[in-house]
Amino acid sequence: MVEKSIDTKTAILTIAKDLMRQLGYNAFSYADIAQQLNIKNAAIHYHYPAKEDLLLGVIDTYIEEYQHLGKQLIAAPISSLQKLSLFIEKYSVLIDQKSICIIGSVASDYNTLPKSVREKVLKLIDLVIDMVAQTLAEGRAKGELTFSEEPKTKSLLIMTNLAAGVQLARITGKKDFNEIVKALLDQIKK
Amino acid sequence: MVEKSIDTKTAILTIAKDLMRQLGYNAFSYADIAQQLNIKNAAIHYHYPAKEDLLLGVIDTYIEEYQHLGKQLIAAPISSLQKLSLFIEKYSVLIDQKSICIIGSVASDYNTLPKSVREKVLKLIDLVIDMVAQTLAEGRAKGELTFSEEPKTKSLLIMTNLAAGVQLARITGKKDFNEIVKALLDQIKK
DNA sequence: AATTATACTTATTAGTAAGTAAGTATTACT
DNA sequence: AGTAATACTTACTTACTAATAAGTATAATT
Repeated sequence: MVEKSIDTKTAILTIAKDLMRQLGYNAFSYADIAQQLNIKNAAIHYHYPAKEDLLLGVIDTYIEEYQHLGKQLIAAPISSLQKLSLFIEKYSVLIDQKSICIIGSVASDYNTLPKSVREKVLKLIDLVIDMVAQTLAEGRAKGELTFSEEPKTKSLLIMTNLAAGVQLARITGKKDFNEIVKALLDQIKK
Repeated sequence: MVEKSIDTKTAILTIAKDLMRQLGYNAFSYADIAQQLNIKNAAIHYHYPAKEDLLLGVIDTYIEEYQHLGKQLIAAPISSLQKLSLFIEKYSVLIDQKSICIIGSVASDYNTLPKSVREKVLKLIDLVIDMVAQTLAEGRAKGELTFSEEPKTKSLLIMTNLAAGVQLARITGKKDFNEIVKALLDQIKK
């Protein structure tokens, strides 16, 4: 059953991704995944020997996803504001899933994570911050966006608004997140 | 030994506060606290029967702290910008302790927390957001600060910058946090 | 002086965590 | 046809986890 095993491996990763964002690294277990897939704990260990490997796999999918998105955005025939809105929408969706973003999840558990994971997370964060910074720089160059800070600084400001925004929304509701998004779009629009 | 027991109870709370911000709710154990205080696990259960009670105690100290700070700020003969800087400094200090803010910590673990804690956290968040919003409104009224958003919205923007800023700093270093703080002070200064 | 409350320790329990070793069925390779 | 690799399951271990019950020493109360 070679084919089924490949499905299982990606299915494990998909569920691990959700659990990471919903519960965090220390709050989900192999049993949670096994239950959802109707397999045994040990089957997960076959594909991902240690929990560390599982988390590395999860981070890898995000790195690939954002590398892909970055390339798509460069070529896309849409305004910089639309590109940014696309990115923001990714965060908005999380709230309905009672999830936070993977970076926030990893940051909260950071002191309990193995070194290998920490290094890979750094790579992911740089990737995302640079992608937003580039979109901002491009938008300002084209006269579509306006802001006084350096693109990377503005990227940090927006990223922290979004990351903590979804965390806050978990507790106080989506209204606060929507307010944040509206305000930051108003800031750079024009 | 009545006196010593009171010390123990507050000492437990102090260590629990640190562990919450450093590791999160699910990553620290009664054993971690017992070890640091040279007492037994069961001694902690004597003062805080369940982990839920311990977390409720931690949140309570923050509610008291911020209620106290709020009253102090109203009477303080300093500028609104200085009041805000005082608040920001509280976040800056966390980074050197490899900690994140309690709200971010609780938000990340939110889906695993008992209902009683969730309700108390909501109270804490409202308290902090309102405090910052009031300081902002007062500052603008006095002509010390400038911003175009509603005070509460601007409070949300600044709070999310700070909360996610310390989380980011944990991974990428304090430089990013300092950049965020500089940028948001530049925005409202004047 | 006797009783009771406080603040613990010792000892234990039931449950859950990650991880492993060995066995099994299926598929691919030679 | 025989061997080896793949993808598991079964069964188990070790190491915690929060939580509890029962015992003990000290201090406060009556």
